[in-house]
Amino acid sequence: MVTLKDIAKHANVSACTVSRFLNSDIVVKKETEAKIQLAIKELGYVPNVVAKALKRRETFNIAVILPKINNQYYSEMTSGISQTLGKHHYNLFIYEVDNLKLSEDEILQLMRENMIAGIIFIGLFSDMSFKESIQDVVGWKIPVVYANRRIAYNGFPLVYPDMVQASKLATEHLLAKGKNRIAFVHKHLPNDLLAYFEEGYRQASNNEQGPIILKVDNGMDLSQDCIPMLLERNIDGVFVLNEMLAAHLTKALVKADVQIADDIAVVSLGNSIISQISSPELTCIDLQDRELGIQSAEIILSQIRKQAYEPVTVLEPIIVERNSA
Amino acid sequence: MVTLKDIAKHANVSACTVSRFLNSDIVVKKETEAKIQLAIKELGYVPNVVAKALKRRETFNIAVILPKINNQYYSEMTSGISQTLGKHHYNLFIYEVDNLKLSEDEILQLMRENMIAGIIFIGLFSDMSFKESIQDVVGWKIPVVYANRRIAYNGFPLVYPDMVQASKLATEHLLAKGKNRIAFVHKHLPNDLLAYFEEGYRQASNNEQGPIILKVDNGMDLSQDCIPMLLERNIDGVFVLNEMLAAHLTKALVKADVQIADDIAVVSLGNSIISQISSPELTCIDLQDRELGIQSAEIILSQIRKQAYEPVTVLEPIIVERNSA
DNA sequence: TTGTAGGCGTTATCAA
DNA sequence: TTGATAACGCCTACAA
Repeated sequence: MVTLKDIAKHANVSACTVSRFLNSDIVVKKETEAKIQLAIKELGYVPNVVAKALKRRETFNIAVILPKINNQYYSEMTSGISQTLGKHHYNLFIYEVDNLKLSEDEILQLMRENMIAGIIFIGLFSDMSFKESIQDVVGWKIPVVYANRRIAYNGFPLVYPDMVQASKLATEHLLAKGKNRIAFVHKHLPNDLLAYFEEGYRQASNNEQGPIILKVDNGMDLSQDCIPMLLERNIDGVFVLNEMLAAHLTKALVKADVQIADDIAVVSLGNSIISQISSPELTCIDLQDRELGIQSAEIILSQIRKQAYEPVTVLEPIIVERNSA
Repeated sequence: MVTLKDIAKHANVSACTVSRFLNSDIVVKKETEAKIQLAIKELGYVPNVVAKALKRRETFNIAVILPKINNQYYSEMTSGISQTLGKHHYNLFIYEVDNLKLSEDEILQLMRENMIAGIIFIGLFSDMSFKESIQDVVGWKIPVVYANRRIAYNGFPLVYPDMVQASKLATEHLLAKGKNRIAFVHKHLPNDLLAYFEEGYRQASNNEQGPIILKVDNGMDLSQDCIPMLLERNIDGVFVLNEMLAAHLTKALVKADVQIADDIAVVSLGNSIISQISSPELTCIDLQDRELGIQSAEIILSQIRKQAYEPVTVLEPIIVERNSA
């Protein structure tokens, strides 16, 4: 293996000079510069980032920790992160928690062992703080960003979409289409999150009473259990708080001879391939997954560089009108 | 930062002994073991993997290099890789070529700089060999696996699904459903790949004449240009060589009042969310994406450990019967 | 079973 | 503008 010292010898300079040239820290004489460049080419030198990291006590590695990567939204966010990190020559580690099944402590230890420069958590750890205690007590001030988690600010920067606005957009759209009996359909959504959606509805409708909430339980059959409920209640517009569920519900409605958009309008939450494939294609609220990743990465980089950053970044969703509403 | 030396001092042993204990290389006396464990806990010691890597001249980092991660198939494969690597305590780097836009040389250099233990290429580099020359000349014998690339074996292990078998399964299924006028529909498929599909058709049909091939060009409208062709030719079964295209084609057929399965049966290639969401749900050939990732990772690990491995691994696709055929 | 000493490849601190 | 020297934290002969 060709090392920096070999280059130094071959170019008749000190290792120190070569290092300075490589890091373009301080000015180096043109003449020596040429000698060094020649040596590097002739010997086929490749710098050793590991040795550098040991000495400098920092890596260029960022870890993304998420439940699983084979998921529309997470992989879109991750791609956004990758894009930004790539631009700044940082590397991207992926840790799938569902596969690894490591505890929070073990993950943090892993990050330390590998001298990770920053951690982006995507949609994880519902408890209030990620080992704030450990970070404080042990003095491991490793930069962290929470992406796509709506929790109260607790010292770690947060990046997430504005769910109130998402709900408001959906409701406004349905109202504009003349739909007045609106239901929100969801599946295992925590109450606090649901509250945001209800708030958005109120803001859009000026109706103190919230929307009709329909929770789809696990064993429930959409055609048998859910559609009749919608029909009985004369629902003419639904906002489905999960894209997959929206696709299934739409399918069941079509099967029940309900005219989508005309009889019942459907707006879905999330703009992935799912909404495009459904028939009819789903009008939906785009939560800006990629942008979320990009911003998360930028905040991590700001932290690493000790620059200022927003503690809480709220992304504005946009509505994408297609054929279902 | 607490180092191994600190542990040694605190436990009244030498650094060497601590190192041995940590790597559980050689037996250590129970008594000293206890002392060391205590010291580690008391001081909150975290090993430094970077220093270890420098000394041992090897990391536990595997790189996956792919066009983009926000893609059904690639993210599924990657998740399989992640699963296997996680089990063996290897870390996973992701490099998105579409974002990075690095040349082959630059990627290889990046891998060397970071002392990557192995590289898995997913669906990349159509040319015959990944810098075989460089690997040979410079002596960088870094383990490599090509996943999901059907190229001739050139010294680097290959893992890919059996496309002939995939085509055979699809054709057999269509024939069993009484479909005799079968078309293969594709979009920008290279000729060599197409040849595999034709071969599968022949094997299933005992018909020397291949299937009717319909290529969908970029500007083509399915309803206007494609469906009439199918109808004119009295096609009663199609095998669509791209899942997204299958979804769109199915949608267009439904719109044209063609009875899917009865009038024209549709089999799609690939079993992602797309086939499930389509209506009707698509009968499809599952190419075993996750398994492909798992096997690729295992082969990389075998190479690293200097164990034997299959140079070419061909995965058997399976048919998933749903409602479109 | 344990300890000593040297080095992995790089950079930081001085001094020249 | 450059060089000598000493680390960074760990592992590995070799010796005890």
